[in-house]
Amino acid sequence: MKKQQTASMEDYLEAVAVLRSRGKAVRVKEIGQALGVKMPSVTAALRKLSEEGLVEHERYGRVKLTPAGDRTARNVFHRHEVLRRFLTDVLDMDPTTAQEDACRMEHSVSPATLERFSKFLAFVEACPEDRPPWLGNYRHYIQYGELPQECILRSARSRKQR
Amino acid sequence: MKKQQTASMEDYLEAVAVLRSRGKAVRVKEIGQALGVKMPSVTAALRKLSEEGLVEHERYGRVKLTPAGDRTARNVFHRHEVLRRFLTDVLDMDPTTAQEDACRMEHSVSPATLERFSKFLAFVEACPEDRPPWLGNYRHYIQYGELPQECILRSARSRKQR
DNA sequence: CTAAAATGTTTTATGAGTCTAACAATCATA
DNA sequence: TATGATTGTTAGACTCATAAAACATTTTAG
Repeated sequence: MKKQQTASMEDYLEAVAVLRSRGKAVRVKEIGQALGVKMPSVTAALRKLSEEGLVEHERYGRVKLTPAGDRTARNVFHRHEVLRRFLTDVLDMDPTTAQEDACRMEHSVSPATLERFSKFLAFVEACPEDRPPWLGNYRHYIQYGELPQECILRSARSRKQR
Repeated sequence: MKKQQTASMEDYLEAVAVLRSRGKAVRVKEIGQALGVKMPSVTAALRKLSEEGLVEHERYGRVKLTPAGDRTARNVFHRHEVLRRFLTDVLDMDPTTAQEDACRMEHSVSPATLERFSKFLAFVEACPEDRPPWLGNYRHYIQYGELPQECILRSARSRKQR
């Protein structure tokens, strides 16, 4: 049922969601600025997304996501955030590069791989970095969906220490 | 001087290099099969790459990379391999998905980020996974370009043990 | 309230990448 | 070596994404 979107259309949906979440009324010009494209490109994209039932856009008016559009946008944003945080928190990239790379990578990573990035991140955050069987524990977590016993104890301990 | 290539043109160059490395004479049909496109698309791509001095392709003949084309192809392939190995060796993805994802990610990862993926991989391989200050050591490696003393000793030791 | 500024849309064009259909060259073998 | 099979090319069309220019609407300030 849900037609799969192109990278470009996903970017438009994500931009609308992000602008929306910043409180402002979403306008064609702002979307264009956010994505580095001119207004006619935005109008064209909104027309297409509108036909697909992902946005509501009355001529000269404001832009809104439909429930379906919002689901897609959240999904894209989630991919973006997992990748951005992996780049900053694990690879220790600078925030600007991480943001830009995540913006491109979010369209080229399969769901299965995204899931792994996400789990890696969760693992890093749950298991302090001086834990001994590091990568082995990560593999355990991937395979069984549960953190190894030691990591759980560890996390509890460090939380108490504060 | 070097014109920056599109994802698509990079794929063609990479495909030529890979087919070449498998020993066979490189033909239009094989390139098409490798990339999942029809022959006319290959011909068009080769014409363009030819004009840019990256491949040599005489009508109805074989395809060869020029030195410049070979450099570009190697670069793309290197990106591909770093990402593929990261996906398999670190995230523990299955080889098929890793291959496919690397194929798309290789066009969306900046040089700076690729460098980090590469270093992460090298670090994982040099420092056995039960090393204590895991991520901390990785950060040290990134920052100073050298493996921490402990990792070096560790690697030497495990090599001897065999 | 009206004129100028800002914003948005339509029209038309471009470029990249792909495909199908029709044509051309090469090759392989009977 | 002639001919059918294979491989390659050209021509023409399509999609997707974009932008410039011209036009339309809305907002804002005097």
